[in-house]
Amino acid sequence: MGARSAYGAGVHSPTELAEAFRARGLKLTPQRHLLFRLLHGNTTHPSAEALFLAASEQMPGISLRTVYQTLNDLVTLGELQQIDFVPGSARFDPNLSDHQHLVCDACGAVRDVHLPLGPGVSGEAVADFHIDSTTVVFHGRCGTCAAAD
Amino acid sequence: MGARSAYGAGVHSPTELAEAFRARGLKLTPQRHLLFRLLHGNTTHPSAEALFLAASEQMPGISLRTVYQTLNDLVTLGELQQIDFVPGSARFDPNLSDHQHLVCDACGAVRDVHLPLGPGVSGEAVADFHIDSTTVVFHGRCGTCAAAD
DNA sequence: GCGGTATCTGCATCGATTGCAGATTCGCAC
DNA sequence: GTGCGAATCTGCAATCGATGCAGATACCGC
Repeated sequence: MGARSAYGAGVHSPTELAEAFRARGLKLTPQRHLLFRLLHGNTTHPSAEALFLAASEQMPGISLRTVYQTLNDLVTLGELQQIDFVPGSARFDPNLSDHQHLVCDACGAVRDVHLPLGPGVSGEAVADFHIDSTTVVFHGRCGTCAAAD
Repeated sequence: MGARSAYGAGVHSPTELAEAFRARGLKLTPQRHLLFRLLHGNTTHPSAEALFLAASEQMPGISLRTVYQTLNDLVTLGELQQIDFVPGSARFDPNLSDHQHLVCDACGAVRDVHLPLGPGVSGEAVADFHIDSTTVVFHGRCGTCAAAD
């Protein structure tokens, strides 16, 4: 394992992501470095589009296609979690530790929560099905949207 | 409440759905009746496209647009649950009772499970967020796909 | 410094879903 | 049973997120 960032276990630094890429024979480009930096410590669960906008500020001309490509690569390497349970577009979470999400149905914001969730469901609980992972999502309203009612 | 179907509480019969539509001043058309019947007792969690294909067999010429429209109406009336956590297209679940889902990541099949899920998370567990509902999804492989490995 | 290959970019394409407009039909009144 | 008005249906265009493709470009080991 490489050096740990100030964000705790489960969040890899740009340097660690770069190492992961190099280890797989993938090249390191300025576009990829920029995206690594934009993701590091990012708890907003951005969409590809949002990252593209942020990236464009620092690197005008970067292609949306490149953002999608890099995000997909990171997901494939297991260095990024893809979130598919929010309607609209896919969201991305650089926090790899085991945690759950709060989703505001009003504004679409996603927030992390770490909750101790019982013992989970053992394999025998459901016949003829092999469970790999369990996803828990809390739907509701964030403080801002609840106040706006 | 109208008569209960043989599918248990939480699954409304075509007649009950028709009543719900009439109660809101919505009209009853052959297209809608057909979709009510196709949904009743349907545990396959079909997509709009799948329902459209099934409907087309009994009513050639029915429009995909009408299927989308009717499904949206049912969701709005609270007579149908829309499932957004399977990548690809939206799925629909006529079972309104409290339950969870198994999702096969290989073939996309969705199955119902009824599990007693602890006491749930109380409101205070997360600051500055009002939780309306909790969704639990189990990802893995169904028997068929697990055997195909 | 060179060369081979992975990447980047721009654009076309695709799948799911919705908007729109004209033709049709449901459902209430007479 | 007829008629009427509003809701609905259909077909098609448009939108949106995401991916396929091809030529130009840039990384990186030698």
